[in-house]
Amino acid sequence: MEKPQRILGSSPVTGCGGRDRGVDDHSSRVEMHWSQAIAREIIAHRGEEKHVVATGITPSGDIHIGNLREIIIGDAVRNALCELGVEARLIYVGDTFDPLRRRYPFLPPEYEEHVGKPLSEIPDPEGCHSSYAEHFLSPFIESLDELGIEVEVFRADVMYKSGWYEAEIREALLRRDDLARILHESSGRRLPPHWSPFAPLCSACGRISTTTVTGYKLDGGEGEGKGKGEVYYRCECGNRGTASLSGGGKLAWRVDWAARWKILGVTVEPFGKDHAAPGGSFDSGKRIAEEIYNFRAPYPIPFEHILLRLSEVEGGDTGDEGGKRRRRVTAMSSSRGTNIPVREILEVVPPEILKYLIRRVRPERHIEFDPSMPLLHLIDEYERDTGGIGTGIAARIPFRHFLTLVQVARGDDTRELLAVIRRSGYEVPEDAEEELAAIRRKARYALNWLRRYAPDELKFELLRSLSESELVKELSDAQRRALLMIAHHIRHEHELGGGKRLSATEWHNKIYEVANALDIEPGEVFRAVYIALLGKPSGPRAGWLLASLDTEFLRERFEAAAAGK
RNA sequence: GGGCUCGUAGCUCAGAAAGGUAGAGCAGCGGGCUUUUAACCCGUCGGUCGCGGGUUCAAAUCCCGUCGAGCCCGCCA
Repeated sequence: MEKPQRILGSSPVTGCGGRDRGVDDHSSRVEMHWSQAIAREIIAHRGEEKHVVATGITPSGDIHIGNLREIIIGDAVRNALCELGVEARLIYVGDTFDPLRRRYPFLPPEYEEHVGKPLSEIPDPEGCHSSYAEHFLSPFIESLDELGIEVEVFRADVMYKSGWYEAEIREALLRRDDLARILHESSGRRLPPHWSPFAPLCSACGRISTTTVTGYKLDGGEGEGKGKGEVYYRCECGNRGTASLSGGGKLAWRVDWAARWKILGVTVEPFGKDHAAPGGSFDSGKRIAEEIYNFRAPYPIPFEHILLRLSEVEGGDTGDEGGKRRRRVTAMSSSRGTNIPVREILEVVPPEILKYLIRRVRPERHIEFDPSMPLLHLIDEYERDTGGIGTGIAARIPFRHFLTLVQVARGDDTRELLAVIRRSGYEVPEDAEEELAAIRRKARYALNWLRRYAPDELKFELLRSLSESELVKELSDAQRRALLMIAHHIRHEHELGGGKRLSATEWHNKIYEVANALDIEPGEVFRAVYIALLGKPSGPRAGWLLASLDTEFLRERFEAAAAGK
C-alpha cells in the first residue's frame, strides 16, 4: 500500500488543490484531504472491488444548500476512491414515493387533500413539471450538472413501480415480527400491533399513510424474489383493496433504506447526523440489512448540518468587521423560511464556490453559511486560490471589482458594462463570444449578490442628477474649488492629449495634486468626489471609479457640483 | 433521563487516522512614489488548542471528568 501521497488529492478546478506547498519540507506527515482519509478507511475496512456511493433526498420542498452537502461529500469520496484506483459510482435516489407529510406553508389550501399521497402522484403546485416530486427534484438535478457532479439518478416511485422492490417486500412481510423486534430493540420504539413494514397505496383516495394491512398472499416463488403476491388492506377513507408489490405501496422508511442498499448494491453512504445517532435510522437500517436482507450495511459517513447565519448590521454604516452585528444562526428549514434553495444561491454565486465551501470543511463539523460579507470573503479566497472565477478576461477581473463595475454600469446591460470594463483598462475583443458570455455571467452573479446579500456600505449608485443628494449642498467652498479644478484639468488634458484618458493611478494622483495645490486635506477632496458622484462621502477606490467613468460626464458633473446646482 | 458529534488566533478553517516545540487565509498593524477610503504586493502582530485531571520522556492529538454549542432516542421520513 505504498502509494505516493498527495497534498489534497483533487483536481485544481474544484478548488481544493490550491493549498500551498513549501510547508511540507520537514513534516513527516502530509496533509490529506478528508475525502482521501475516508477513502482509505473504506478500502481498509471493506473488501469490495467496486463501490457504490449513495445519497438522496425526499423532494418535498426546495432542495437547499444544506442538502447539497450530502451529495458533495459523496462526490468527493467517490473521486477519492477513484484516485486510489478503486472503481466507484455515485448514485442519487430521489424519494419520490414518500408521502406528503403535511401541507407546508408554501402550498395552497387545496393541497390539504394531497397530504398522505406519494409525492410522485401529486400535481406540481406550480404546474410546470409532471409532478410535485419532479418540481423540486429536477431543478436540483440540473444544479448538480452545473456543479460538475456526475451522478446516476434513481427515482423511488419508478423503482417501486418497476418491481425492483418485490423480493424485499416479500421478505419484509414474511419477517414482519423480526423487523418489529429489531426496530423496537434499536430505537426503543414500540410498534402498534397492526404495524406492517409495507404501506399499501389506497386505490380509492391515493393515500399511502392511511392504510392498514389486513393480510397478504404470496404466491410460492421459485427461488429468491421470483414470487408475486398481493397485499390486502383497508383505508381510513373506507376503501378496502388489494395492492400489488410493484408500485402498490412502499416499505416503511427504515426498512426501505436497508432494502435499497441491497437493491442498488450500496457500499458507502453519507447522511445527516440525525440518522447517525444511536437508535437512529442507520442503527436499525444496519441491523435490518444484515439480519433480514443478508447484506452488509454501507460504510457510513455522518455529517453535520449547514446552518444559516444571518447577520444584520446595527445602526447602519459601520465598518466591515468593526460594527456590532447581530447574529442569528438557524438550522435551515423550509417550513420556517430559513433555507436558501440551491437554485436561488446559484443565481448569486457560481457552483464551484459552493463546492469549495463544503469541501474545505470536514464532514463532522458544522458549517455556518452567511451569504453576506463572509460569502464575499469566501469568493475572494477562492479566486486567489484558483486564479479566478470564469475564463479569460472575466477570470482576470476579480469578483470584487465586478461589484464596482456593475454598479457603475447601472446593471448588466452588456454594451454599457463593456464600455465601463474597457475604460477601467481591460481590452475586451469585440467578437469573442465566449469571453463576453463569461463576463455577462460573472456580472450577473455580482449584481444578484449586491441585490440580495450585500451590506449597504458596499452598495452605491451613480447619481443621475445632483438634486438627488442633499449632501451636495453641504460641500464646502474648498471642496467646490477642488471639483472645479479637477474639471478644468479634464478639459485641459482632454484637449491637449487628443482624447487621452487618465488611468486609475493617474486619477488617484490627480486628487492629491489638487489637494496640494489648494492646500486642503486630500480626504476633503475624496469626499467631494464621492458626494458629487454617489451622493455619499465614501465609495470604492476613487481612482478606479473615476477611470471607469466617461470623461465628459465627469467634467460636467464636477462643474455642476462646484456650482452647487 | 440516556446517547452522539463538535469546541484550535478577532473571523473562517487546517492540523487529530500512525502523540514529538501550534498552521493558512481574512481582518488588524506597518510599508510599497510626498499622498487615509472598497482589486494588488511585501512585512508584521496575534492562540495557556473550552476547562480540570490522568497516561507518557513528550498530549491540540490517547483516557476520564466537566462546561458550552448542536443533534438523536418520543411523532415520522
